[in-house]
Amino acid sequence: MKVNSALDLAAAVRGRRHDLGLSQADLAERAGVSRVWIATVEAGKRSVNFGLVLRLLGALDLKMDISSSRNLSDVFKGAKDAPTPRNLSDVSKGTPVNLDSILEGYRE
Amino acid sequence: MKVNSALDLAAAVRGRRHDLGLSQADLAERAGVSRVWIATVEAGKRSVNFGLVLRLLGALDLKMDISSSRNLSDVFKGAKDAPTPRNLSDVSKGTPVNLDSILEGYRE
DNA sequence: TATGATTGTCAACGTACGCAGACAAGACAA
DNA sequence: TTGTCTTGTCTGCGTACGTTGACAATCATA
Repeated sequence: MKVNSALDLAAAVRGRRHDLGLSQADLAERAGVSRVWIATVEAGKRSVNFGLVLRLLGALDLKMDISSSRNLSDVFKGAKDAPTPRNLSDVSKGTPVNLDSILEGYRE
Repeated sequence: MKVNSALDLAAAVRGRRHDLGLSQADLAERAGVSRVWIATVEAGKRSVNFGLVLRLLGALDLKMDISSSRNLSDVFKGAKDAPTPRNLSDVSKGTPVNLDSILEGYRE
């Protein structure tokens, strides 16, 4: 999930926390932060501590990636003039992809 | 690039800034922050403002993603017992991949 | 040499972050 | 109903963040 704003972070955190069946208090203890701070993050406050966000993501088994903001179209180098596919059904079988670009997102 | 710590953020920022040929002062003006703060981020300080980090990444044409911290091995569902490939040369041609999992990282 | 650009670092200052503790509202089950 | 759990929000408080302005060290170039 792309994070353009603090609201995106909020959605990712709350969604993942619900998936794990955790309360704000549970997550706060896991991550070593206060429950109020969790509520603050989930409310979309922008000026929160970046280091604490990393700890929070770790407690949620989420990872943060930073990469060049290129388009998905870079991955499908074979279909030059085709519109950027957004759904799997838009991609025909056998379409060549740039595997290097894909692997980059998975490196430790 | 996976961001596990503030030092990873520092490396991503400095590397990208150098690629763009920008000075700290240039980048500070672009992102609307102080030059001292840029230097602080590039020094790997953890407790920096998350919202300002997002603005900084925007000024560097970088994007932040948050996703489940799954292994690369999930992508290669066809090679069950094979070790998780780390280099493109480790992946044999024709290996089936989980395209849904790949596309997820590119959604807006 | 001199000059300019870049970067690390410091001091001072206003602001607000994150904390503990508390309270109320809502949901749900016994 | 009562009790428990969850969440949003408020207080006060100590701390440190981010800013401006400045200085020195380094490097490259004229």
